[in-house]
Amino acid sequence: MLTFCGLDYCMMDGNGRIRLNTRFIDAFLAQDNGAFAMHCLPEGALALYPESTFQSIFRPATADLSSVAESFLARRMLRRIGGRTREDVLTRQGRVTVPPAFRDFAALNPGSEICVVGVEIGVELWNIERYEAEQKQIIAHELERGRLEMASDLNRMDIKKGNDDAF
Amino acid sequence: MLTFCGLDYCMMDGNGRIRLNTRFIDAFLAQDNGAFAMHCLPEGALALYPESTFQSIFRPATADLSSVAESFLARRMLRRIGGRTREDVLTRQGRVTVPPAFRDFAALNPGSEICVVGVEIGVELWNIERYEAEQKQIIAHELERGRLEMASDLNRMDIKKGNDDAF
DNA sequence: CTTGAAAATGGAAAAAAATGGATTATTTTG
DNA sequence: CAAAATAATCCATTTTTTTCCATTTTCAAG
Repeated sequence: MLTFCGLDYCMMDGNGRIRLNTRFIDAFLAQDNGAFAMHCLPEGALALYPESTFQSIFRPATADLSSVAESFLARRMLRRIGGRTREDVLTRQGRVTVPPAFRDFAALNPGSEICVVGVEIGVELWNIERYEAEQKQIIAHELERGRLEMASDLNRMDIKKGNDDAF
Repeated sequence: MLTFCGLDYCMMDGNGRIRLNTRFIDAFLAQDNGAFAMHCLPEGALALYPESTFQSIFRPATADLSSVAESFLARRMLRRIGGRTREDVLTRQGRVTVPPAFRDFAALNPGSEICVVGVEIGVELWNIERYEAEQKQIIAHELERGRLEMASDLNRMDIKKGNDDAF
């Protein structure tokens, strides 16, 4: 079942808030009573996952704390998750406030339109131009993949022919 | 659950003080009644850990006193931790004063904006430019990882061809 | 010691921002 | 076309943030 799916545009109000559409609100309420984690993705967008989904995705990767004192890597790990994630709960009206630092990160400007993309396990908030660029990359990748697949198919014929020649 | 999470900007006043946001204040108060250790990280930022967290992370390293007499390394360890750490308690208004030597260390200039980064077990105070550089490094690493992953996906198509060759 | 200047501290008032609700506008549905 | 549902805007209230000021402390010079 596709819990979070579809794509829609919505307005971010002057205070950096958005209101999710009813399908998404219901999905969040159904899973963790509206508790979710907002996480900055390296792609430059914000992911919203239900609390429990976030835990199962990101928790196993947590470094063990004994190394924090002497390990750059361990600290960076904590920084990566902690500094780029916030937990919150949907308001009664299904609104989500994006904190200023995260707005900057994802280029989500108050008073402008943004993209809300269903990604099966949650939703992503995108700056529209960025989403279009991302979309283009996805398509380019698919096309390249298809091209290679066809080439590989032809190649198989060649090899079969080679084998036939041998007998 | 992420105790210390999120990223925000705040002003350091003319006397080198900052006021933490309410979430962080509550987290510090909850853990050790606001007692914390401020420690200079080699990354060039200041870490604020609740008293007890600091103890459990940094004490074990120097707990072995028997080695102090003859160990250069052990003494250097003590010096490193001791000289770069100060313990303090949040004021009633949730303010933290950064001592001048530590301000210099972390390039936190009185009267300017700084970053407060939640790192799960505590918070870090960063000079904004430094944090952006750090952030960029983390993101660049992740993006490169993503790029390789996508390339490997395309490569799989090529490998199919390679397998065919084998037969 | 005593005194004066500078810095640090704590508190409070003013300004700014965030929050939640309700109203209005828009879209969808029957 | 009307009713319902959804989305966006506005506004009052609360909370947070910042600035300012009075008091205390520290340090140095007389």
